[in-house]
Amino acid sequence: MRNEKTAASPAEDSESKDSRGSIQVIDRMMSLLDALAESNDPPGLKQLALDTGLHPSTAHRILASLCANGFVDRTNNGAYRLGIRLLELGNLVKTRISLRETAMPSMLKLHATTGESVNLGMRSGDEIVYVERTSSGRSSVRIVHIVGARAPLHTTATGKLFLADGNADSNKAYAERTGLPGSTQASITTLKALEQELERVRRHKVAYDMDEVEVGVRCIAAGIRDDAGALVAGLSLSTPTERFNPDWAPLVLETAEEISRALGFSERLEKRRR
Amino acid sequence: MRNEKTAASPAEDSESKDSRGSIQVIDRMMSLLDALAESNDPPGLKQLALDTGLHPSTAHRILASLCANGFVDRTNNGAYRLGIRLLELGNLVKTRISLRETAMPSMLKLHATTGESVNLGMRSGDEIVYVERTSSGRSSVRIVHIVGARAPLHTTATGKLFLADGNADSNKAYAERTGLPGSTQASITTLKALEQELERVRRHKVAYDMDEVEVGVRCIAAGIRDDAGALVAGLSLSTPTERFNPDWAPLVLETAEEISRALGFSERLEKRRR
DNA sequence: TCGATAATTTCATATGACGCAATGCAATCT
DNA sequence: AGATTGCATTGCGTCATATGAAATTATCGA
Repeated sequence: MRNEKTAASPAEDSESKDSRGSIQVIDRMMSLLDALAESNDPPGLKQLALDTGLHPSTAHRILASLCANGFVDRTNNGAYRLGIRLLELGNLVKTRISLRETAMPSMLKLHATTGESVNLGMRSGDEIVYVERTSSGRSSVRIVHIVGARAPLHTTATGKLFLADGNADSNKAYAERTGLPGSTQASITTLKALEQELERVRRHKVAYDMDEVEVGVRCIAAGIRDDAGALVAGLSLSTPTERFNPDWAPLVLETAEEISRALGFSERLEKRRR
Repeated sequence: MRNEKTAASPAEDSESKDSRGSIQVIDRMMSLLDALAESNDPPGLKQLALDTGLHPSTAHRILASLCANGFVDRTNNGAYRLGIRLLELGNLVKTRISLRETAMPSMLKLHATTGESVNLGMRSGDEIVYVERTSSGRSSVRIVHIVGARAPLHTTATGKLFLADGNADSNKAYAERTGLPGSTQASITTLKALEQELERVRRHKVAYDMDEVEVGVRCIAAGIRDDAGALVAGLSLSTPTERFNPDWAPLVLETAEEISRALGFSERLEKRRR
């Protein structure tokens, strides 16, 4: 139920914006852009005014300003939609986004709460390359993963994320290409077992390495996606086996998602991409 | 005639925005975003206020609003830069951009002024595929290019654009792969001649087909680039040889650039991409 | 430690954004 | 066709609100 303007009580029920310090016009503009972002087909002025709770006159004037600046387009029907200036500025933002720098703050946070080593790995051919790592001086345990180190996809937690992102064909090809070499007793070395494992990964959105790379080291990893929705890296928490704690999985996942968002990944957009 | 003091036109100097109808706050916001977009490294408040001519206090409040909405980020130094919300919205815009639909208005305009057939071609492997065409009923001449038709790269104007976009190696490979078959006397059939021609294309940003596909038909083509700067299509004007007029080349180029801009291509960003 | 510069907050004020209402403008119905 | 409805647009008086100067606080160099 959409309420008409009822004496314009300052604190409206819907979407209470914290008007403290923020400029009203800009907040209103933002709500219009939000409404445009959410609607799947170009809405008219009336619809937008309804969605945002703004007076049609106000909405019209703000939209006119946005149109004049290319933030909003009008279809030949007169309906409104987001304009290309946004694409332009968005691409500008993209050029300055660096995965490592973006990920670092979140990685440090995760490291601080867990006390364990946190790694950032990217796929390079049939291997994972570790490109960043939070090291704490007090960590007494030797960690296998150092920056620049490489490891196979099918034995590492991060690597499994990338395999899980592929399809059965590409994984079969990977298996044939590499022969699925194992480095410990726990390593997965058959295609069948690998596919089962990957299905688990897809379901939980989290991958594990249970002493599969090196005995005594376990990992929990979650995927990081960029603004285009592509899997660009894996965030992994690696611990000595005796301190391994599966309860950290949600935290790892959450942190990975936080980094994804910082890279411009958007759940909302992802759904629309299909 | 509102201003009486005609001694020295006071408000004409810097970037006269047409404040008619546009909301001031939004215009100021836009000038801040513009300033952010142009500066290569994150400026502070003072610098931004200077660049935009805004009062520091005003700039600060607007920027605070933009930060609250993710349009602007602050570095750990406190400097300002464009925020990821712009990436998000930009990607949203991207999903709705269709090359054909975007190109049509400009193509029709070009067709209207020239009276000649206008084609939109994309590369598909080693061929050009024509995906759109403006047809005028009164056009009495048979045009070879119909929608869906295919033609080799090295004989068509649009195809040359794509080849010119590649490097010597890829072109050599193309030549070896295809053997550079010719369809008329005018067709280029040697790698050396092709490279010379491509160099001309690179210089002029316009490619020609002088009876090279079919005797009696000539084309002028210019490239269309998307927001990522990639060459995605070629716009070509095709005429019977007797009506061929090289003076149309600038118009074709201009139209192609217009379409590129509509796709989100930005000269400014392009320079920064290096 | 103290200056100096920049960032932020405060506050009275007039600017300019607001909402109402009247006018266009088109499409649908009778 | 004329009437009617629904939406977009435009003037205009009013007052909320964004503004700019100044004061306060943070930040940085020496």
